[in-house]
Amino acid sequence: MTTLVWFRSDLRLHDNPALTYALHHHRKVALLFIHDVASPYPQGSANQWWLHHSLATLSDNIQKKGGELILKTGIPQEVLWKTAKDLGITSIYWNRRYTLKERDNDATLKKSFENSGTSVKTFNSHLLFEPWEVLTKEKRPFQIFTPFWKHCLSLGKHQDILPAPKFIPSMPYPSDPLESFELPFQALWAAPFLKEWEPGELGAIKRAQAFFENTLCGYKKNRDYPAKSATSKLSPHLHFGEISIKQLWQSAHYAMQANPQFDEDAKSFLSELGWREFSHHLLYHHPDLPQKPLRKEFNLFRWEENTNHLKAWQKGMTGYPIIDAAMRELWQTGWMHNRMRMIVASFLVKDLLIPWQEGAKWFLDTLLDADLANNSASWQWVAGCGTDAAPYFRIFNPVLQGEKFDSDGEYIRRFVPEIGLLSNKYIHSPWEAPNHELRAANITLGKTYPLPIVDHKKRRAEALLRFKNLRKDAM
DNA sequence: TGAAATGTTGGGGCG
DNA sequence: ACGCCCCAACATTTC
Repeated sequence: MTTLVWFRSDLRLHDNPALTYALHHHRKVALLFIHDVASPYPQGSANQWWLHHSLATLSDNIQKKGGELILKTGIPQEVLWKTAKDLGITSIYWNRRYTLKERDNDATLKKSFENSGTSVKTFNSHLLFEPWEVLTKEKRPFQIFTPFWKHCLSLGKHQDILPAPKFIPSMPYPSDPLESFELPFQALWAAPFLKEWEPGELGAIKRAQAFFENTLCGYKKNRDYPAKSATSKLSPHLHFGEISIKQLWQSAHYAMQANPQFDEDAKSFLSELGWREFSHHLLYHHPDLPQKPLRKEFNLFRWEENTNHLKAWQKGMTGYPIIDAAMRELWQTGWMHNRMRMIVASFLVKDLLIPWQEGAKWFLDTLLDADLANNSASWQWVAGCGTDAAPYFRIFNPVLQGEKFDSDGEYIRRFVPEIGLLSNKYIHSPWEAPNHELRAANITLGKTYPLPIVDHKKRRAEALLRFKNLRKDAM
């Protein structure tokens, strides 16, 4: 009578329903993680780096409690069957995943195990609400965020958070060394990451505590300024399930109750959790969200193919300081401030007229928090082709956004040091600086820092024209 | 979770 | 004192 718990994107011991259920009902419990070499959703490089460290800490934590994490490489169903056979498994538990292919695979697995007499139970660890539970009066999925989130808030689930187990039994079984996964944990590009990030459950809990203690106060206002460290930075931890989303929901509600002064800030944070929830529900109901625009008329859009522009955007060499600072922040730290994501995305889609899928691809590869649901939904939002999306005419002006949200240029100077000596007046638009100031700042435009690769005013007009034609064609 | 274009108002300079 | 013009400053509309 041995039980198997299959870890996936729930790399934590606290509030882990599959794990807790297994330990509560069985004495012999084996814990397994499978490195899925043929995953239908291959992970980006930054994600892989994080996964390595997250697994290392999870494995340590399990050992400290007496057990061990079995690591295996292969195709999940094959590894599961073999492990189940070897260990004489009579029940398997896992926490649910929500993409179409994973659901299909899980359903097939569940059926075949059940047919062979193995009991299978699945749990929700990743979302506040199941996608099939949040529906309109007509029993249809919500299309628009605000009514979606209002509905979620009215459901107001407050279930108890499951404490981490005190003891985990040992269940010896040959495990692959973590290094055999060949995740790029020692990659040069990742060298600076450990300064900013602590992958794993403990790092996640510390980050959450620090957020509620120090950052929640003023969150609503401060979160827009990229030079401040005023966001939660919980996204990678959430992606890998190192912190419980229900825990965060509860903490935010406690903060509100404890201090009415935090009401607006906590609500603002909760609504960010709401966007995550909404994105996951969207992906559940629209499996081709990562590839295809939800608004079908966008299939006709006339995009540009310009490798040079795409590369300039990726490397932070567009000549627009706020764009370049943000893209370099992403490359150097594996993360980008939320408002900056909107600005650079708007620039790619509406100034460079490059397909949003290209941007989505780059983000999936470089973001430590890369998440198929959040990423796809957000890019569709910016491109204007989502169900609830920014209207096509909402085009960010990179200079104005810089002046508004990085008025003293602190963020730009941090990531684009070669123009750091410019005065605040020209830090957002170096091409407008008089020659003597450029000389004094050691800048030769086109040489030490690029001239703008496109003229925002012209490209804005061009984008509006194309989007307007699109509407006309669609009618 | 925009920005530009266009419209309106009101104070001050000036003949 | 009056009308006229200019143009911020703000409001509204449009993309």
